[in-house]
Amino acid sequence: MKDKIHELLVSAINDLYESKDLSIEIVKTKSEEHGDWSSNIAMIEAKKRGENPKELAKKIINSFSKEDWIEKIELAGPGFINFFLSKKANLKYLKELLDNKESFFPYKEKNKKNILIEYVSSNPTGPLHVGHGRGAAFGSALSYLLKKSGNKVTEEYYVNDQGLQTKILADSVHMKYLEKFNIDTSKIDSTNFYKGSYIDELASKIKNLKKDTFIKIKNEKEFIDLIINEMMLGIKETLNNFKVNFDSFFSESYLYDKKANKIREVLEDLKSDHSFEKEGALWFKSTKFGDDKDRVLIRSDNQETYFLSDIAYHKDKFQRNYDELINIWGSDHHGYLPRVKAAIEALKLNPENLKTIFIQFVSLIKKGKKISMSTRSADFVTLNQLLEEVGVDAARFFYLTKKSDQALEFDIDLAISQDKNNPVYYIQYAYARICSLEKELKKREMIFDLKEGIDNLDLLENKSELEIISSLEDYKIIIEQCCKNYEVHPICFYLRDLASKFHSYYNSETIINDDQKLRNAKFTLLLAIKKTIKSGMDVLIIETPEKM
RNA sequence: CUCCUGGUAGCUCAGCUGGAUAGAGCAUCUGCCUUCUAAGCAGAGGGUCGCAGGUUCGAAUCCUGCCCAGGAGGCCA
Repeated sequence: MKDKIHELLVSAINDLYESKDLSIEIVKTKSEEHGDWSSNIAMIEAKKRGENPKELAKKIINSFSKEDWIEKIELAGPGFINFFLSKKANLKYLKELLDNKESFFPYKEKNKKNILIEYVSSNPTGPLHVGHGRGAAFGSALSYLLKKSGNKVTEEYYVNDQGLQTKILADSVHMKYLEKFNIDTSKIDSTNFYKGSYIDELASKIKNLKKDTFIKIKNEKEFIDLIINEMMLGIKETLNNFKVNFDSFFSESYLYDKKANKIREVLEDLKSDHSFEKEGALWFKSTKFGDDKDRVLIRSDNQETYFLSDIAYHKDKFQRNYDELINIWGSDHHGYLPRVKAAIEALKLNPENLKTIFIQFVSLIKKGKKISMSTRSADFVTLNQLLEEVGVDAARFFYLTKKSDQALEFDIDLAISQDKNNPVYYIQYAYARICSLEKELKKREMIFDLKEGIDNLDLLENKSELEIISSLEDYKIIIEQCCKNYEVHPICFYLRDLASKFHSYYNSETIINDDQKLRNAKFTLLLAIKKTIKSGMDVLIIETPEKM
């Protein structure tokens, strides 16, 4: 409908004067006094042209051609143009939705892109915790959304299986491993070691698998690979439980691979123009590209920094020919972005093609109190523990319900509750209720005729029905907005709202009645609600059970 | 000290690319189950949109300053 009004406005204005770069905003109105749709174009244009907005609006309205789908057009307030649509026009979207039998999705991107989205990428030095869960939920939902709207999306996890932290992990496990053979480890400096119980469990596992072969480590790489592999198995299992599935896992160590030689390549790229040696280290002159200070690529002890391999990783991503790269990072990395962008520019790649989304912290609330967390001391709640406690659906919904760049307080008690307080259950309940109505219909030996329903949609004319018809079309707007802004939380709010409208409708009147035409029309509306809830929940990757 | 986020109802948050009377949920109070799932519904109260200026027909939304909270500023990752 919006598109049709848009067309109408453009042609009306073009009839009046030559107009360049018209950006017309059309919004659904909040109150019915203002009609169905409204545009402020007259006020915007009047400002540009130094005219009186009301006068201009009047002229625009007068130059509209008569259309049967418009009941009336009004000038209101300081210059709004309000469109009152005929009933038929309001049913247009509904019919589209219902005609589309298979996978219904209301929005398709005009310029389809090939996108690489990288998220989670948690260091394999410990299990995933509740903070990672948020990035995982968001990344997977956003990927689904972008896929559904017509893009090609590859989901990637970058595995930091190289460098200092990895070494510390290996040492941590090795010490525990030695203890299992009653070997004295008191001389080992373990202040920086990882301390969680998973270290001990991993040591036991390795003892079982490999017996005493690693008491004296001959091949450190073999030991590290074994440990990383075990850690990643655990992480993948958790992700899998959480309905997060990656297309690819990219190893940092690949960048150091002698054949691939990605690190050397980047050093060559940067060497002549953009790097210098100081105090025995090799630096990247990132200040040349807007960063606060220059950054070290190779430390004075000859170790490559994480930053260096990250440049190589980004270069590799760019070379894989995607139209767009998306990074989903924890917000504690936001200071890291300028140097990465600097490196990208230095490599003569286009930083515009890299979009970084930051995910804020998560704190857990239980019985009204905050649970404190810190990764190093292993004083954290793992994602597995959270999933066990609240379930996958509730966890995903609560993670996604808030704008991603805003800190999240995750209320465990609310997530567990199974009543209307809990939005997940509330939405799922609406879906299940519709399914239950369909079953009841069959039980009473009545047959649902979709065609008859569609033909009789105009029988639906009470207030809650008209409201639902209108808000079903909102879904399209919400999805479009989410695709544009790379966000998903509006879907959560929308679904709760739609569910609420349905529950209200359900309570206000009996759906199953003896008037066949009306009944089919009502069930057609229910089907539309059902499809919309399903579609939205699919984006969030949350189940819609038929029975609760 | 510098930079980044945020400050909206008692609580948790939407709204922020300027639009018409600022919205949800929770919590509180009052009603509704012999009828399709009460895991539900109907109704009520609750606001100086952190403070002060500015921009304009119009500001929660944009700009400036200040206050408060959290985060970032390694040859860690």
